[in-house]
Amino acid sequence: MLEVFKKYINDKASLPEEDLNEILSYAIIKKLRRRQFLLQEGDIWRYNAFICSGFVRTYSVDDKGTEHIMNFSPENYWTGDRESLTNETPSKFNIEALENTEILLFKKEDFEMLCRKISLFNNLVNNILHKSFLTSQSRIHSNISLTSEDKYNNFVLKFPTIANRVPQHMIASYIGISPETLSRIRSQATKK
Amino acid sequence: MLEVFKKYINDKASLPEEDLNEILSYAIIKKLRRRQFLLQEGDIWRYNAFICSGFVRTYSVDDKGTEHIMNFSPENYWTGDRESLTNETPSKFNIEALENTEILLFKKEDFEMLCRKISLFNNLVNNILHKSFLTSQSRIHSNISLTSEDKYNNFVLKFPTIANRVPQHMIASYIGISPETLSRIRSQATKK
DNA sequence: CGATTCTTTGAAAACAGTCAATCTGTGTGG
DNA sequence: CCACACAGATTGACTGTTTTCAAAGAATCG
Repeated sequence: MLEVFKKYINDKASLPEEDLNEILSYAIIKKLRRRQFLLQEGDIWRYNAFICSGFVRTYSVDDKGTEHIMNFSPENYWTGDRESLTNETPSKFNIEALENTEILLFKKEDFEMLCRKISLFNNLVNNILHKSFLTSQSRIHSNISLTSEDKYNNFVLKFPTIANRVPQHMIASYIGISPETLSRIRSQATKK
Repeated sequence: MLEVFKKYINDKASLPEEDLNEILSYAIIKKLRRRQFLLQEGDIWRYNAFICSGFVRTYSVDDKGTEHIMNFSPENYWTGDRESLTNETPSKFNIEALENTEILLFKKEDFEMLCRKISLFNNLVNNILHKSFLTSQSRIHSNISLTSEDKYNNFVLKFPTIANRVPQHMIASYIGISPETLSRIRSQATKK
């Protein structure tokens, strides 16, 4: 399980073994079974979380009870609520395991200390942030400029493995349309 | 004009005067009149750009000729196309001055060198990235979860100064609805 | 197998987009 | 200073898309 994280880091940067081990010494191992929660609405999120295996979703629930999926995080991705972490405010989101999931948690203070101490790690972390930002921008662009059908096609194109791993109504929620609409879009599309 | 930048940096970090001056020594001053472009679709974006005064918008144009506004950047904000800058690929976006605008440009290489050399500056830059990320996330959340009316109200609430500075049809474009729909939403709302 | 979750389908209503015309306000040049 | 041009906003009529609610059909899991 720690091996997954080691491999991930080694693929991204050439960190000295001892730095890697120091980082790992702060990792808290957390295992979730399907449908368990890593974070629940109203709680303050205090970690950086790396998914070693499994699959997690981040979503909010509005006052009508409708869920809105902000993110899917499979193995080798990070998850959490940056806003709650930064401002130490109650989270608006829930993070739920969609499969049995193994996670490494790093406490905020430990993580910041490691960033300050190990500058290669700091760079790596900022690179991830940079990539996440590009991903959000691209999602915003598709939100404001595409038709529902194109939003769906674009999602499948960009995240084929996720598209195969989650129920269709969750894709609908992620792209911001109702499950019925997505079902109809798909049945229309196959008629061609 | 350089004063604006100095003030901005001093508000965010306590950089030694000499570091600040070194940074400034790489700044390229650019002035745009209203309707002039900082970047045009198809060109590769090679800078980091700080707006000292004025106001700029980033938008794409789809195949129907409809514009989609990705961003508004007033004074004391950064602008550019991170994707084009990072990957050195032609930009999908246009950046146009909505008012006469004064900008400081930093070449990619210079900027990266300054980040490497001046670690406080690096931290500052990463903080800005972090904030931009939070802003995007919040925009995505409103894109996928709000009604058109609430998207508009939310925009005005979050960016009151921008809402007062741009024509209404640009707000419509930013939130992803047609100008006519926004007009109708507003007239409905005042009837209460 | 039975229970639950997921997907599909139908019909009606709400919502949003399109196109074209008109109205409003602003600023520029004669 | 006025008239005109221009950009922006509004409105109407129409069309198309999406949501909603309800019910039924498939698929999956324990």
